[in-house]
Amino acid sequence: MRNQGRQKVTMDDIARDTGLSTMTVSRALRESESVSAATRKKVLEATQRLGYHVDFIARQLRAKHTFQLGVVVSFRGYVGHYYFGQILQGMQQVLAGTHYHISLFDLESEDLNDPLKCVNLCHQRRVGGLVIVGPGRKERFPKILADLAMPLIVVGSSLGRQAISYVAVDNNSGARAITEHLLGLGHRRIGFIQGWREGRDSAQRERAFRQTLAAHKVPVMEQWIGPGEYETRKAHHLAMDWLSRPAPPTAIFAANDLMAYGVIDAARSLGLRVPEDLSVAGFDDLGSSADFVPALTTVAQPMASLGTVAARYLLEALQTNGPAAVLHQKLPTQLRVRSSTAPPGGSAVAGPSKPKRRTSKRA
Amino acid sequence: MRNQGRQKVTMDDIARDTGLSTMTVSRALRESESVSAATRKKVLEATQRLGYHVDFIARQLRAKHTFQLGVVVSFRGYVGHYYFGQILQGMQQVLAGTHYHISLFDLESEDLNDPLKCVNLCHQRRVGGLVIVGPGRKERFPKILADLAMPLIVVGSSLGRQAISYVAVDNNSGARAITEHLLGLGHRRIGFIQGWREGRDSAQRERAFRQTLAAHKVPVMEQWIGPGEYETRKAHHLAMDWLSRPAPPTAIFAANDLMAYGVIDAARSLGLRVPEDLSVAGFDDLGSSADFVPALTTVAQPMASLGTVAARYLLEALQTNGPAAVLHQKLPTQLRVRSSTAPPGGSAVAGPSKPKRRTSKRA
DNA sequence: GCCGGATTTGTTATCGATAACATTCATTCA
DNA sequence: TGAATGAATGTTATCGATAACAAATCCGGC
Repeated sequence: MRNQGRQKVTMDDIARDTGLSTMTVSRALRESESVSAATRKKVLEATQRLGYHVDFIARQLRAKHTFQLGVVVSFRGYVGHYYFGQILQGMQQVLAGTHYHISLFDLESEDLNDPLKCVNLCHQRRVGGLVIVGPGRKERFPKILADLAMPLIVVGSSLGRQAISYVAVDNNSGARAITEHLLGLGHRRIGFIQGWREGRDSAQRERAFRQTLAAHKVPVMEQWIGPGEYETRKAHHLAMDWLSRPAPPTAIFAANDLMAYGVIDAARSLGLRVPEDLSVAGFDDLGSSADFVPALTTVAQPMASLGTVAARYLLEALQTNGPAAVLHQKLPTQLRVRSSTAPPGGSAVAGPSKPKRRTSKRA
Repeated sequence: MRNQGRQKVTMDDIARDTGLSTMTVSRALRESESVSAATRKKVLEATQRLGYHVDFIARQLRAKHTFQLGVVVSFRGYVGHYYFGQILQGMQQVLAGTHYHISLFDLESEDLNDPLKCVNLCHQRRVGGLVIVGPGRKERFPKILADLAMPLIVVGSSLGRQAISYVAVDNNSGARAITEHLLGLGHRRIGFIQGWREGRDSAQRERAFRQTLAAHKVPVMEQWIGPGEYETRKAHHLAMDWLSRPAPPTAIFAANDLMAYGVIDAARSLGLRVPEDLSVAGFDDLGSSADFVPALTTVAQPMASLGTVAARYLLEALQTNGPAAVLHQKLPTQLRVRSSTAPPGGSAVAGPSKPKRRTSKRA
């Protein structure tokens, strides 16, 4: 029978009911403590009967161990982003079965200019560890984080040689894979559309693109490298320009999928066929990219894995007593070859695009 | 100067430093309490200097007021879903500026078959209020929630006439709008692809579809109503069947966008043009739908608004002392007419599809 | 039958803050 | 002038659990 909801049942009630001391009850309710089997059974029975549940707040105050992990969102609006959800889900998967929970801290909710405040908040709430997602452009964090007394990991952004752990996506290998794929198909006239100037990701992809071309002795066409800001429309505009001039590129690599959509649309509206007349590749593998027509060749970022790695790291660090080892990890990407790329020169290879295994729960 | 991180600074330290009592310090730090201006100033100064921050855990234990809202995710994997992120973001917007934070509870992490456990967890952590997202198919929740001693609101699913608050999307008006749009274009042979059988959403959309046809004296073609389970591939398969028979429908309304993508792809692979030969409409307005080629006519669900309404409701309920008023709210959808729909009979009206204002932060 | 170590249980202090009640002191009005 | 009023501050108990230490019990072996 459940507690009828009015009056709170405490350990003292269980103690009184069973004739034991509060301490013994406390011990019986924790796995690791030693009480006789009979006592534990008696306590658990009373617990059920009276509808008792441990009060985490009280427990935490005394035990100094909270079962919360703080997730700090440092991008404005990133909470609603597809990627963030994936990261969160990855974390949840690891946390399932443990007693840990996620507490969200959005820099947008706090003073946006003062990440220090946010970190303090985590302290106040005594989260056991911290995941910082995408610490943004300005490198204000490291100094603050450096002497924080809790395990911490940065997700999605490598902080260089700092003594701070991070797990990020390997932009380098992903962009190289795409570029090599295009080169392998026979393309030599390849354009690149950049993302945000301020972020590192786009720059890393561009560098890998350039290096791969160089490694294959293919000249980099500077006139076909331009800014798209990760926006469909800007990429569309840029592609319209490139493709309407004489001797246009035969392939375009966009720094994200949304921009690739824009390029494809531009090609279509100029009467070009994709992939026969123009190959287009993206970066991200958005949920919709497999279902796009034509299905987009792109690079999948292991977003959920970022979450699982981060969560595992924190759990492990929390179990260790001493300071946790610093983790610097870059996760590999996966090339997804679909039907938006083909050899140049109209000799299409890909058949009619087929929907892939993309599915979604809930409408 | 910040606390160097080793030893925790408590109120007693501030009291000792200022020569006041701990209680006075406590009062000085809370806006609503009465202390002299001089005292407050002195306390705040010491607070800064010593690097003190209120310990929320301790405060909560005594004050019995936690600044946390629990968000319960009742769908497996819904944490990573686009919609969930939108809801979360909507909540965050409201919570910005308040002291409230979000704590995530994933039914997947707990015993999936026992939502009771999850609710208990919220109790244990003493969240101030609860948002339950998508309580799933089985109506196990209401009984448990009925005599919960905290404000609570269900998001995304109407619980009928229960005394439990909810905010949901008005599937009815959305589906009617789409149907009327298609009818208005002149379509009379319209198919409908269903989503999950178990959920209410798809059934509501289907009912509105049927009722709208009836209201316009257009016969419902039962052979063009079939199951798609919200999956691109299944819808693709179904559409292939319908479209390859003689006298196929001239328009198809899919219960979500992903299925609409599948239908469009099926049409293409049969050599049909969209929208000239077949009009296709979806439901959801996924981020990618505006950028899809052709841009998808669909219905936008105000997901973020679900979050803001829910958060506002809880905040208000927490300020009221008595029991909160029950809120039953259905939010209107918005019809987004794009280029995947046109009058039947090959007389295309839509021009070349243009990329829309869709943009995305971060790649 | 008695001793020493292991096991189980009990007692007291404490985590860090706030509620409830008590006290001080200045101000005001009959 | 003295009592009443009220603002500012102090004292003590407490929220609900656990750590640290203390006491009681059990057990086999000589």
